[in-house]
Amino acid sequence: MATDVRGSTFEPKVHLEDWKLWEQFSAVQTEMIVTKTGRRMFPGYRVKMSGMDPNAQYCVLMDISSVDENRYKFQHGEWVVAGRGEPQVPQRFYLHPNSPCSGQQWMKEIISFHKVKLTNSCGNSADGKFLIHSMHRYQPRIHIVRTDDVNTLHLQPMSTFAFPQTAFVTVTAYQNGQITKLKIANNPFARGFREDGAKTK
Amino acid sequence: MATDVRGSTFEPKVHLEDWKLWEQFSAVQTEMIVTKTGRRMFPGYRVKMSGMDPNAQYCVLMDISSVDENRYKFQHGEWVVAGRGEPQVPQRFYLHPNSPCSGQQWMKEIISFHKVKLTNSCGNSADGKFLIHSMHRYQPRIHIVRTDDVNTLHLQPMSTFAFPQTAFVTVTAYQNGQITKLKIANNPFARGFREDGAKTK
DNA sequence: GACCTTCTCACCTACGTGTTAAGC
DNA sequence: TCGCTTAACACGTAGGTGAGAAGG
Repeated sequence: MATDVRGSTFEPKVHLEDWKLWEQFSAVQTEMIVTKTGRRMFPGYRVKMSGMDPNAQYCVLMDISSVDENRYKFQHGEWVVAGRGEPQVPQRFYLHPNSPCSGQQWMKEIISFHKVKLTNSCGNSADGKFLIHSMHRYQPRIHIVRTDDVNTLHLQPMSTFAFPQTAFVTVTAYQNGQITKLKIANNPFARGFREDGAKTK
Repeated sequence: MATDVRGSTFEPKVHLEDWKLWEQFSAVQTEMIVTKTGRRMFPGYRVKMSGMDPNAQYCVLMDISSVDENRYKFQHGEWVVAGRGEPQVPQRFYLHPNSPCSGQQWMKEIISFHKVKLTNSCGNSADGKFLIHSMHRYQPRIHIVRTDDVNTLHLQPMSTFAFPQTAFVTVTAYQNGQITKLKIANNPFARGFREDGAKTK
């Protein structure tokens, strides 16, 4: 916990945006498509900050960590363990492009990671792409580092936040029809597949 | 000029991309549209770096400076001075989003400012938008600062580069028909106005 | 009227969707 | 056959063009 010059303390907190949507997906076990070229997550990962020192500099990072060491399969309408998964490799961090930036700035606006992509091809890894395995469970995480020095980030203490309702199983094609329905109903880019003429954004 | 630990010297140089295209426009006096919401420049401003210290950190900036204090008009097929222009205000710098970054990284790829926009409305100024007056001459410039500290940029020595063939007159509607033809012939977004079925990108 | 600005429009690029069929 | 992956596709969103009409 950091202390400013006057002695009062700051404890950064992270608030998940669109949590109602995330919970709708989570209730039927969220699936995320992974492709060679990279696929966005939906819902998009967006958060709000509070409790930061307005005058201090922070870096905000994201990563996607393995939930366990299992491989999964979708059988008889549910996800079950299907043997040992791929070895967990420490995931590279994605540094939010606004970093470094003052606490005041971070707290002012929604911090979006919606451009992040999931890929299953080493060759196509680039900034903003997470290399992960299909049929595995993952958990996105947010990290906050109180520093203005991007180069020594790895040496600094880090606060980590994770929201259980954002965990997901990776797939190359949707397994659960309910997930497909939720994606089509809520993702504007999938509007072409809606049966009704819903105009809701 | 900077010196590294072994005593050898580095002198960053900037190379303009698409210079042939820029010169085609320049030959008939380049015009750039300026709008309330902001309009991109075409050709896009792109450069390559060389001569940097691969291991040093640099920031790269862009600005758009007034060429003179005149207002211009297009008369009898050419641009002529039409009285005193608006007072020159020091232009805000646009910090390239990759900043700060190592010389090695900067030199590896083309550095693009194609998303920069020109606006004539104060209200709509935002990051990546330059507020400038219509019917004035301007000159884009590149600045290189050897530092990894974005916060003290203004205190550091700066190397400035400008390419005369990228100077332009601002307009709210094209004045010279030859400019319109060149824009339509070369800008992919204007392909709808090409008479032939040219597929050239 | 002459000159400049603003707005709406059709038409394009670029790319995010799930679908489907083919591949392994 | 079965399970999973890939690539081409139609159909969206999002936004960059100059044209042309309207406004000042």
